[in-house]
Amino acid sequence: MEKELAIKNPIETANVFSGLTEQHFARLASRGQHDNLQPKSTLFRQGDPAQKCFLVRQGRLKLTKLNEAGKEAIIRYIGPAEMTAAVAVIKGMDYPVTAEAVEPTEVTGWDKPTFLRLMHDHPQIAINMLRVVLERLDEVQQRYLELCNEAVEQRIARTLMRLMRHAGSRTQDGILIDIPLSRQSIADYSGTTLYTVSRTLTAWERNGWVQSGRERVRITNPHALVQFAEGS
Amino acid sequence: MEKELAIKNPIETANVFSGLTEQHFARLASRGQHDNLQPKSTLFRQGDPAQKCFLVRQGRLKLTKLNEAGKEAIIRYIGPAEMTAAVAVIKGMDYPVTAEAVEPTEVTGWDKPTFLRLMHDHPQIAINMLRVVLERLDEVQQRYLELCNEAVEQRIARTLMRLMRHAGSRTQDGILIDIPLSRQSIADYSGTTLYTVSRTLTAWERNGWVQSGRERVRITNPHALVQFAEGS
DNA sequence: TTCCCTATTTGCGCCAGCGCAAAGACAAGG
DNA sequence: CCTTGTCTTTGCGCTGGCGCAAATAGGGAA
Repeated sequence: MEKELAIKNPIETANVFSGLTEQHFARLASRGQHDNLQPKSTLFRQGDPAQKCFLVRQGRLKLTKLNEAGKEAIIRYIGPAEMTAAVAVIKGMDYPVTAEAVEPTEVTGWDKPTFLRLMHDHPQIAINMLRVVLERLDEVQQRYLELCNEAVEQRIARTLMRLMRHAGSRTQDGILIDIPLSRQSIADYSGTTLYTVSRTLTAWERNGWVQSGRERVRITNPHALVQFAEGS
Repeated sequence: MEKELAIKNPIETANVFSGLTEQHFARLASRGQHDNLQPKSTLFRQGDPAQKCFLVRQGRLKLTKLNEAGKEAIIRYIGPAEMTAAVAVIKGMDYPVTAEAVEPTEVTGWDKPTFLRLMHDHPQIAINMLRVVLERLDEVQQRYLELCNEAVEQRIARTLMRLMRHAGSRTQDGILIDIPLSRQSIADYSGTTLYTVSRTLTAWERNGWVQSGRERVRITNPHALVQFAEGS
């Protein structure tokens, strides 16, 4: 199996610990607790008191949020070098989302006092976190805007592009989104239903834009998809 | 019997400069430029290079974002003690939104080098900003979730409640949302159309939940509205 | 291989909500 | 007072997309 990373994650280069030396980071990591997660296992649940915040070392977590009716929306996927739940820990609240591993995943967790101590000792961390959070805020606002103003099919196209950028690996025959990705997940991410996603992917497959199988999507014509998402 | 509705802005008590002494703040403010805005005047436009970030001293700004098709979504309203565009300034990008005054508004602006200097001299500012931004992220994510999973009328109800909390003033006959608020604005905020907003408000007026006039909304039965927004 | 479980597809009916268009209401300034 | 421009209401038709239900397909385990 080849692993080529033509598509890299921008956050990876602008992560919470950038600007710290290797030694510093090693010391920070040693203050946390490491953990390995199986696919489909849950790291923490929305509504539980936020004991720890986590850094993903390897693998991928899916962050979802439920409303009162119990319906689910995918907030984002996070990968190596990204953090989650720092929010909740700093504010001393409950976890605002549920985090579930979609592949074997390795994390490091810090509890509240430890993390606050780290931030206090290394103000650079707070500034870095600010930058990261601002990027997320931008992304969510962007998605919010799309959800307001765009048709379902456009939103599905954008979702695929987002996943492509974030978890795409280039193969001979287009760009494969390299995580187990059900129609339901795409729907949760795009704010629609699995039926509509299925119908849309089928249509795009006929156009030759994508190839999709069980929990797999490969984008064979990114350009067409981009154009579709942007214009009309 | 009547429970007191806390109509105060949480961010106002947790603002970017909390934890600094009066003298410190006075010195920071003196480094910035003050400005007075007429209603409907524009402080900055989405897409312009972000020269300065701003603190609202008095009045209220409406932050909106356009998509390629030129349709508008309201991101948020901000009031006294709140900041905007710190994002763009820190990242050295263009303004991600357009800011327009909805009432006579007084702001203080800092340019990039000055603000970076301030953050460097007072790390507390970075930490405070982090908290504020996290709150906004939460709110946007919450709204995103609502937009995904809730019916239009529920979203309108939540929008009114949000505006009520943020800009409500208690009067003899219910809580008045004390900003010029057109049906179109409510629609942009809720992710629907002015027609639907109009029809919905008319229905609620018949129920005695609200009273509305030209660019004014008064909530006469907050409890009913809350219940409607929450449950189903 | 076969069984079983889960994911996916697709036909079909239906309705919430969009948006045009036209009329009505309100505010400000002659 | 009337005029003008903007905001709001409401009738009406239409359609995007939801979601049930049932058939189909993959993939893992034994």
